Formats: sequence, C-alpha cells, structure tokens
Amino acid sequence: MLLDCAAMDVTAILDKLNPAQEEAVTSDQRHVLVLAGAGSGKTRVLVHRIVWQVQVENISPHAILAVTFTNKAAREMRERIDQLLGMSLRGMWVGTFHGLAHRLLKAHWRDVGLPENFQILDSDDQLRLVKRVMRALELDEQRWPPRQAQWWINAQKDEGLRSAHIQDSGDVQLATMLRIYREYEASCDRLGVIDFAELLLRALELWRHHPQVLAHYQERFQHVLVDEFQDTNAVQYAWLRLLVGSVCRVTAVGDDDQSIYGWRGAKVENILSYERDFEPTHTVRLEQNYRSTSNILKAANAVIEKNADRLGKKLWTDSGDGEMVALYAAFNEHDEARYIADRLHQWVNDGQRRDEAAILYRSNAQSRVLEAALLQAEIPYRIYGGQRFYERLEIKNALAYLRLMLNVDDDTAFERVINIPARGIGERTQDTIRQTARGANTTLWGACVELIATNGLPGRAKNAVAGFLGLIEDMSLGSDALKLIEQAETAIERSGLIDLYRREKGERGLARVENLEELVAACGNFQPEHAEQPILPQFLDQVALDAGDRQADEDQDAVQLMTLHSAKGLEFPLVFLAGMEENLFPHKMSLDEPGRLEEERRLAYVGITRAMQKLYLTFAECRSIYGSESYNSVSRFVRDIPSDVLEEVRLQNTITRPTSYAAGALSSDLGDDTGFALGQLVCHPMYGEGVILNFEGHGPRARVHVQFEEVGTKILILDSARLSAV
DNA sequence: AAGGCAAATGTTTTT
DNA sequence: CATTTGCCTT
Repeated sequence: MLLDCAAMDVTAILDKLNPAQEEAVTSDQRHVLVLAGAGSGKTRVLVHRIVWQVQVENISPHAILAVTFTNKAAREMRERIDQLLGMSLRGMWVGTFHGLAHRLLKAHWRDVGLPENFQILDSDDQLRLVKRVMRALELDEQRWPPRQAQWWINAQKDEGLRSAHIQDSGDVQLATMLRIYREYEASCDRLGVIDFAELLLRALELWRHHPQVLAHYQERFQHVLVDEFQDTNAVQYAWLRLLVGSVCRVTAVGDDDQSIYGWRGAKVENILSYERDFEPTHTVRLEQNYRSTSNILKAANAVIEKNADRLGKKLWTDSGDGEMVALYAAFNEHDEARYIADRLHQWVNDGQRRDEAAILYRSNAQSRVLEAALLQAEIPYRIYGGQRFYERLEIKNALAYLRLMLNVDDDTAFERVINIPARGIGERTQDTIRQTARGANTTLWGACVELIATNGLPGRAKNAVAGFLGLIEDMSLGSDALKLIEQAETAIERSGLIDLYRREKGERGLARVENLEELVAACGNFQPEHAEQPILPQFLDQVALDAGDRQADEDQDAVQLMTLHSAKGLEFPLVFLAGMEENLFPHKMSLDEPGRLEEERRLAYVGITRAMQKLYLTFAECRSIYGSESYNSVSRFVRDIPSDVLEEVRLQNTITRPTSYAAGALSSDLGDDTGFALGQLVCHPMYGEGVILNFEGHGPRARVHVQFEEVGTKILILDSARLSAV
C-alpha cells in the first residue's frame, strides 16, 4: 500500500522535470550542489527534492530545514510545496537565515546571554546607537562618519569577527573603528538588543559554545536545503557546516553568475568550497532555460561571458529566437520615462496584462521620474523596495509606543518617543536621564522614576517627564486584555502621534496618517503563530524581521517597478532596463575595483534574464543628478550585446505622438532646415525651457515635439511657436 | 524647549 | 534636488 502510493507519487514528482533536474531531485549522493542558471528551474528542483525526500525517502517533514534569503522566497517555497503535495507540510522549518537564527535565539536565549525579550535593531536603530557611542567617545563625526563605522562593524560581523578578535595594529583608522566597535558591543549587551549581523553571529556561537544544543539540531535535521547559495556569507557558511555534522545531508542551489550581494559580505567562493567541505558531493548543472527567448539569452550570455571568474555555464533554450532586444536612446530621463510609459500603453492596448511588465533600474532614485511618467499616462504601477514600510519614521514611532506598552524598560523605544510628539523633554533633560540611568545602572524608565522621586529635575522638566511616564502607564493599563488592533489604536491615538501627523502639512503628513492607518489594519490582519500566547510580542518580533513588503493591493493589475537587486528570482514577459548608462550602470562607485565591476556585470545579467518575451534597454544621454546635469555614454553592458540580437529603436518611429499624426508624418533626423537640432535646449515664451524631442516635416511648417520642464510634452508648429535657442 | 530658517551635505544595491 | 542638520530666534 505504502509502496503503491510512493510509486504513484514518483511519477507526479518527476513528471515535469528534465534529465538534469531529475538527477538533482533524486540524487542519493550525500550532498548535492545544483549550479542553476537563470530560469533553469532551480526553485522547482528544490521544491521537488523536498517532496521527494518526504514521499519517497520517507523523511519526516520535521527533519527538513529549508533556508532562503528573503521572506518572499520562503513563502513561495512553502506555497509551491503545498501545491505539489496538495496539502500542507507540518513541522518543516522553512525560513530566512535571519528568521531561523531569531528562532534559535528565542529558544536558547539563556545560553547566548540575551534577555528573554531581546529586541532587534534595524539599520536605522543601529546607526542611532553607533552615533550615540561615538558621541560618548567624543569622536568627531566629520572625521569619522558614523555610517562608515556602522558599515565597518557590520563587515566585521559578517566575517565572524568580534572586536576581541581584531588586532589593533596601531593604524589610527583601525584603532578608532575598533574602539567604536567595542563600545558598540558593550552598549548592545547593556541594552539587550542585537542587530541583523549579530543575529547570525550569535546563532553561530550558540552552536559553537553549546555542543549539546548543536547535537540536538544535528539529530533533528536530516536534510538541509539552501537556496541562493551564492549569497551566503562567512557566518552563514560556518553555521551550515556546524549543523551538518556527520549524518545530515545538504542540497545547495545557486548560481555564481547571479552573485550580487558581495557588498554585504556574500561569498561566491562558498560555492567553490562546497565540494571540498561537503563531501561527497554530486554536482549538477542546470543550463536549459525555460524562461527567455533565444535572443534574450544570447544577450545575457554575451554580457556575462566577459567576466573572468566564473564556474562557466552557458544557458540555452529550445524556444525560438523571439523578438529582438530593443535599445532606445533617450535625450534625458524624462524622455526615457515617457518612452517606457508609451510602450506600456501599447502593451496594454494589445490586450496584455500590466503586471506582466516590469521596469528595472539600478538605484531607487531612478523611480521618481518613472513614477511621474506612469502617473501622467494613467498606468497603474506598484513599486517595490525603496523605503520599507516598517522602517518609516511614523511606523517606527508607533511601534516604539507599542513596545513601551509591553515593556517600559525598552530603552531603545523609550528614547525614540520620549519627546515625540514634543512634550517639553529636550536634549538637556534627556541627557540627565541617560546619565542617571548609567550611574544607577538602571534603565531610562528607572532613571526617570528615580529623578522624580529625588527631585533631580527642574520643575518644568519634572512635570513633563512625569506626564510621559503617566501616559505610558495609562496606555498599558489593561491593554493586554485588548485585541492587537485596539492596542495599536491606543498607541497612535493616545500618544498623540496621529494628531501630530494630521497637523503636519502637505502630502507628507497625509501619507504618514495613511501609513499609520495601514499599520492598524496590519494589526487587524495579523495571525499569531501561537494563539495561546500574548499577541503583541509576537507581532513586534515578526515586524522586526519582515520589511512589510507585501502590499495591500497585491492583486491589482499594475506594472511593477523595482531595483535590479530586488528583481532577482522573478520573471516577466516584458522587461525594461532603464538607465543603461556608464556611471549609473555600472555605477561609478564600482568602477575602480575589478571585483565590483564584475558584480555590476552579474547584475546586468540578472536584469536581462528576467525577461521572457521582450526586453527593452533604455538610456538617457543627459540625466539630472543632484540637480546638475550629467552626460553619460551608453553602458558597456549594452555594447557587449551582439548586434544581431539588438535593434536600435529609431527615434522618429517611436516618439509619442497622437496617432492621427503618425500616419502621414515625415520625420527628419536632424531638423537641418529648421535651425534647431534634436535634443537642443530651447525656450518658449509661455511654456519655458524644454528639450526638442522630434521633428515632423520640414522647414518653417515642421511640427516640433518639445518636452518642457514645467508642462510636459507639447507639439508645436515651428514658425508660430516662437522658440529660441538657450 | 520649540520652531523656523539657512546652510550643508549626501545617495548603490538590503536581510 | 531634497532631505537632513545646525543655528538662530522666540
């Protein structure tokens, strides 16, 4: 009976796999390394291998651990397993490295010397703390930028190095960073908080220093699967090696060509070390691509081939050539955005879905102009990344109140909102409170209580502080009997936060109020993992590790905007890569170091391989950056694409114009008989300054398209337009 | 202590 | 260019 079942399932599991995928899914070698090119079905292999383990090899889901890098990937993996199985696997651990580390530390907080309710610092909190530490050390913030110190500390932690491990070589730079690091570590310990990197490092040390804990997990997990293996850093790799011990099997899936997180400590070399450290390994290459047309793959291969350090893979497909890769040279970023909006308009007119199209860019700053153009063209869009929901100022303030309601001794939260909204507790008073806390070795709350009792504050300040303490006490009184959503309402109403932002004028205040309302809604929807336990702490923990990137209107048909980094792992029938210019992409910060340039190239490869049917590359000859204009040439990555798959879109055929004009329009490249040139800066008596985008016709009766800074694109008859050169 | 104004100053990617 | 920082006034 059981056997029959298994036999049936085998066909279901292996049904849709190609030979290489099947080899990876069914391998009985102890460890498996899958080098999976873009679009070659790596998630499918992972999902099917898990199901294979459970259904064919009879491994309990309880004994399986699957690790990803993003919450999104973790969710997707679960969903796809459920789908394939037709039911939900219980007991299996699926999560991000950070999420799993958090889980371990929650379970073993005593062993790692953390308070039971330790808080997680996001990078913003971390920076605040670094600044505080530096001020205490009386370091000049001009000479030692706090951001740099923060970055340095994180880099050390990613390598597994604590301040005690680092040799002070006498170098001033190093010595200073080290001092900050030491103090920062001490502060974190005192406050009972840990940053992202610390989460991983502490989890590693948990296992290193507590063999019995490690043994427990080694015994439990018989199979570990790691997605995006090229993104693992030194600590994560060490963590895996410890876990694996003597029985556990590992399946790692990755692509060295898609390693784009080197800047935050990821080590592609881990892929190379794998075959040595996880022995014996069965290595499988997935090179057949099921995503893109042949032309798109040719472009991708041509770009990535220029990298020296590669394991070497060449994607191929048995689908047809498909359409050419299109290249559009825009005059400026506005023209670029308008062109993209225009193409999207066409796409929708052709009956295609908007959410099958994506606009990808190198840096978040590029999204503004694109958004404006889409707004104007009335194309719904959804933007990913940028500022995270739970990292917004107003949200963090609201969360801080919630944290205080839970625990008045949460110094990070206390400090954040003691004077927000302003209630007369200024910098001086706060300093006194901090000093008192330090002297009495107590929390800020404790210090306040003491200062009030001993009259250690001037009258006004004392009243203000007492008022704040009273407010928090009132707010938390009986709040644990309330529903989460009511607690959230209490936090934003009674604290005065919502009124503060209601009074804030302009678009911003409005957005903040909306965000707070969205937070309340999120509280209403929150499903706790442990229904019997208090819900608020569970919510706060979840929030710390989840950026809140799921958007409310996820099912609306909207074009997707995101950075190249956040596009990894996704695919779209229609893709625009915007800003294909030198100094922007590759970014000028990456030009000096060959390693960084190679990473940029991989980023380009990731971008190109997101496209299934049609790929547009666009660049702007002139782009405003920090207010001033800069002229860049087309990206080297574009130049690496062979001309037989690249089609340069001729300007005059693609410029936006009312269709009634399109039929009879005759265009001239240069407008040579008009006295003006394409791209020229001109001035109009009413519309102000603009750029000439196109000509139709010749001589004084020619129609000229001008993109004005104030009023957008206008089409004018040359001899009546009274344009002047600028 | 708060709020308004001017000046400076910084921007790659993110769990 | 925007936003944040710092200095100044109330």
